[in-house]
Amino acid sequence: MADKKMVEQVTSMDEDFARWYTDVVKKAELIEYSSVKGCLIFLPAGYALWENIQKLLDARFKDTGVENVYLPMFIPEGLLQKEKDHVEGFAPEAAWVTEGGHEKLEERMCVRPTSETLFCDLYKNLVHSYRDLPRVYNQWCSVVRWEKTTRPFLRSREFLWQEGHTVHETAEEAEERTVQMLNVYADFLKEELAIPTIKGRKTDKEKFAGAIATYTIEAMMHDGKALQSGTSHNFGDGFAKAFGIEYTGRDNKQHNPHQTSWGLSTRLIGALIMVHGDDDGLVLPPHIAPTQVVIVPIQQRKEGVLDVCSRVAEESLAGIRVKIDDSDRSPGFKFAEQEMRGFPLRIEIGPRDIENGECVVVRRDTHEKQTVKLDEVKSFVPKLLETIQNDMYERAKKHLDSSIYEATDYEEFKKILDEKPGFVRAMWCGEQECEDIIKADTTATSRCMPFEGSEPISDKCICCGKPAKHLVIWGKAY
RNA sequence: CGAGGCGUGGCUCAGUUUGGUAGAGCACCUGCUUUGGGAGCAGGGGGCCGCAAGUUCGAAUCUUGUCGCCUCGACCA
Repeated sequence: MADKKMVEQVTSMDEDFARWYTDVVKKAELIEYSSVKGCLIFLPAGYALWENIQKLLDARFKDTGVENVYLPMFIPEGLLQKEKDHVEGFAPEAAWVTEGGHEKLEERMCVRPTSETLFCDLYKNLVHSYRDLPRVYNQWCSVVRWEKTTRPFLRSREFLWQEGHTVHETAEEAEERTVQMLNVYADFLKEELAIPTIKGRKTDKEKFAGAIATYTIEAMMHDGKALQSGTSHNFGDGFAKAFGIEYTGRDNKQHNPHQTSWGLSTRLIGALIMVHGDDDGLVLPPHIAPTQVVIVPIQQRKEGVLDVCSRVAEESLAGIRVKIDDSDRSPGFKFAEQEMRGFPLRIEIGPRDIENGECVVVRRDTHEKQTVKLDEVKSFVPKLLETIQNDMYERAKKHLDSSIYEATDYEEFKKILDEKPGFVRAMWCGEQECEDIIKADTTATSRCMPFEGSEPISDKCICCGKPAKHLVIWGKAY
């Protein structure tokens, strides 16, 4: 018996976090490897997560005036070349189409790694007057980046995302939108995914190719590593100048508009897994879980059992995403499988319960079991789902807060990064050279200069000892 | 792209040293009995041993080439 269980159980987190991750991804049936290297197949359970992310995030976008569009997936080389930093940033991982049918193309085309250039080309045609501004467009699509090493959800050669691209009359408006969308992301992660993040600005080394400023939300995985979970960029008027986007202003003079872009990808599913998961598998926050409650009938062939189950599902749990598992597996098997899949709540209903007018409700996040009267399920379950959602956030927040350290001495800084999983707050002079040295010494990178809690903790750079300019959060990243 | 490791039914692997016509557990299918933490019994199906060339009477096993995957680094959402 014990042996049998061993075969199917996932590697424990503490033993090997990376393997635990791939085990969960596979066993929860989120993805399947495809015969295309570095590209994944999203199975129903995995795709449903993305659909829910899309649905909830898209609604938040629309609340801020975002409109969805769709642009081509091919970018002619000439168009890509227009912004120097941008091309240099993406050239190493571009995939090219060089032939159409049997004929070689006059100009090869890149499969979009991101669509700044196409949006600029579009805005050049759409924007002529200050009255044409702002434009606040977003596209849901997939992009391709020819990555050398890939990991499910975290890094694949093709991935799904959304990319928002906006044009504004003034620099202030662009900055405002950049910050606004970062906040949309942070709130979305907090309220729907129960993932706390740190908001901040990227250093020049880490910022987006072609941006004047990149803002980020950084999340911490269970193993203390960082995952950049969403970014928002302010482009200033650099792209507009490179692409010749001009409008006639209120002053009857020609101006370049100011632009932003912001994106969030399926990598977020990786964050969900690594923030909330445990040794029994996936743990999904109720808001995003495709199935929120699963009902397990006990002795389901006994008359009346399945009837009560359907009644609970249809009447007591109307409006909740609920499933009855009436497959002919043993209850124990179902329990284990559903835990692997991360369903937030399980309700067990058997003859014994029916006789007592009760059922057993089990939380996925804490494994806590409680007996609930059948006629109270209707009010009890929605409340419990909210409790789980909140508890999951609080647990993740506690983990984040308790895994952030401070250092004012370089030896101590290196020691913490070497010995403790998590982030380190330390001062920085502003020179990329110090970032490079720190990376070489510790493999950690600057995650961001946080918006909150940025008060200096020393006046010297942690690395070179010269006058410090910024407080930086450092950490090892995915 | 550098350094290591690995390719044998769906999965985890044994068999490779010493060539002799492919095996286990789990999963799957059928039937009966079961059902409150991965059920039991009986029967059954499934493998060009990653691919290609070579050596040989004979290759999962030896040789060469090739493709792919995993882990760790460098690069990146």
